[in-house]
Amino acid sequence: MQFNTVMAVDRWIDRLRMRSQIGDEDAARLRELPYEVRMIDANRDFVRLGEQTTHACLVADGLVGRFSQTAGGQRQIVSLHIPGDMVDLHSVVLQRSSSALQALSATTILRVVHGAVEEVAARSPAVARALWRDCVVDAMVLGEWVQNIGRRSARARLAHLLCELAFRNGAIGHDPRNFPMPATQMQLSDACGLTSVHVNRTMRRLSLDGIVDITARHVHVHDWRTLAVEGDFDTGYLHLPAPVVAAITGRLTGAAG
Amino acid sequence: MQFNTVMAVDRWIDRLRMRSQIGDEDAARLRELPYEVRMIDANRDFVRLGEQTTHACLVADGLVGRFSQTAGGQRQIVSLHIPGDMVDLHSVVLQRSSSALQALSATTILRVVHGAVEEVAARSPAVARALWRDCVVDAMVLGEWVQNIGRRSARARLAHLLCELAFRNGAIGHDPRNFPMPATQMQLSDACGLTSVHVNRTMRRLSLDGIVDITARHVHVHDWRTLAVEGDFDTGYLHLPAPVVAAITGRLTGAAG
DNA sequence: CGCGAATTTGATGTGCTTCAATCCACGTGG
DNA sequence: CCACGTGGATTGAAGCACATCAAATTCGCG
Repeated sequence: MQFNTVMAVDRWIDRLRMRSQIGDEDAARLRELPYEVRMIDANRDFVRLGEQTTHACLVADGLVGRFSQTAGGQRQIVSLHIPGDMVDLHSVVLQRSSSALQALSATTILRVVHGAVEEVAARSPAVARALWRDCVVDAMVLGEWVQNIGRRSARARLAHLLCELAFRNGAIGHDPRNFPMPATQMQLSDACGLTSVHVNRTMRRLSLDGIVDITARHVHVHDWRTLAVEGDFDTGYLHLPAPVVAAITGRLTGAAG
Repeated sequence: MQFNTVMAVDRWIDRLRMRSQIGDEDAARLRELPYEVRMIDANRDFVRLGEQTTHACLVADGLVGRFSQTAGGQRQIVSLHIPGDMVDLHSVVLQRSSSALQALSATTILRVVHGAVEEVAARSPAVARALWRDCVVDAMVLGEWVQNIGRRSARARLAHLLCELAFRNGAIGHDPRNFPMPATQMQLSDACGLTSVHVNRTMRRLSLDGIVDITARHVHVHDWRTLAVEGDFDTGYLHLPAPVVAAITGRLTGAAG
């Protein structure tokens, strides 16, 4: 258990270092950031809308959704976060959140006090810049979601989302052809701006067409090339380093069709 | 002309200072940032997808859209920028853009070299933090757009967008009941994930219902309260200071229904 | 074994798209 | 000052992707 949480911190730092130059000393300081472990049941909202936050949340295990709600109570998931993601890094610099957080499966969170992060950032311009940059990458992902929801069919939306998750999971060491996806179809529909019924029918068709399926809370990519084409997917917006992209693409297109 | 561009820089700094504490000296340094004026015709794309950028763009006049395109060529405008906005502040920290920029009307842009901005940020942690924070606010707006496009009807989407623009224009000193909106219905449709035909019909109905209309390239808000309700609008995500919100709301609900 | 949650399926409705004209405002040249 | 061209707004008709409602089935778990 303790091992697991340390691993999450390392994953987070590894990903920061993929995108920004961070010296070993700075990395060590980040690794020593104090945190508080918190286990959260599936389907629990653990940060409410408009709440004043004092901690940032690093996902150690499980899946977290950031969402907001219309007056009519309809949910829209605005971003999805896998282990190694700092869900609300932005809250370090903007405490009042304009969205809420929900655990989509049983999840363990590492809560880091804003002040501690700020302190490391204040000491090192390189760290400050790295954190700023990661916030910007999160924004790029959001932009891609706007495009996905605004201009793609249900089938393409789901395909695109699964492509994104394949790469993000690949970047933290999972098999991009077979990675955890504990969200329900209802939650997927909230992420794609669809209804759960339509997600069901569409996923079913993707599965029958031999492209992807989700079984046993895992995504299984059967035909990467088709999936990427149907999802109109390009890795650029994730801003992963070229060698990482190449390695993951290799695993996705490699042995066994 | 020169007056106009200086005013744009001031508007930008004013907005930064609305959200963050910036000392007078730091503000002066920002005001002295060197730039290059560039006039762009309506409908010109002036930053292409994936381009390596060396400058950030501050809008002095006109309207700019950040967008991306599907393989099929469908556009999705991901953010809209009015005078005083630094369209791609994020590019300071992430040079390779994963979206393109388009002038939606005749526009004048102030191009500021990344290095100059970075230098000011490096000298002052307060400035660095302010810029980071503004990037985060941009991301919050993006999140609201995801929600808007994913979960609201065409009528609500347009109403919400116009509410947002009323506040953003109000914050730079325009009359929030009557502000410039030079975009075509086609461009509005690209921003809302709709077709231009449907935007037309929907705007027409909003106008007939006496809520808002767009004439002579200006938005005219006739019934703010209804507009805000229909658009399911809450100012929170814009992260404007309470007194500014109050002042704009006052002008919107004040004299003449 | 039995309960509740999630998935799956069917039938029906509709908001938005698509395609195709037509209309209108505005700028431009004769 | 009018003819003309062009981009945008407007309107109509028809179709479809997705929503809605409702029920049945399967899965996971105590």
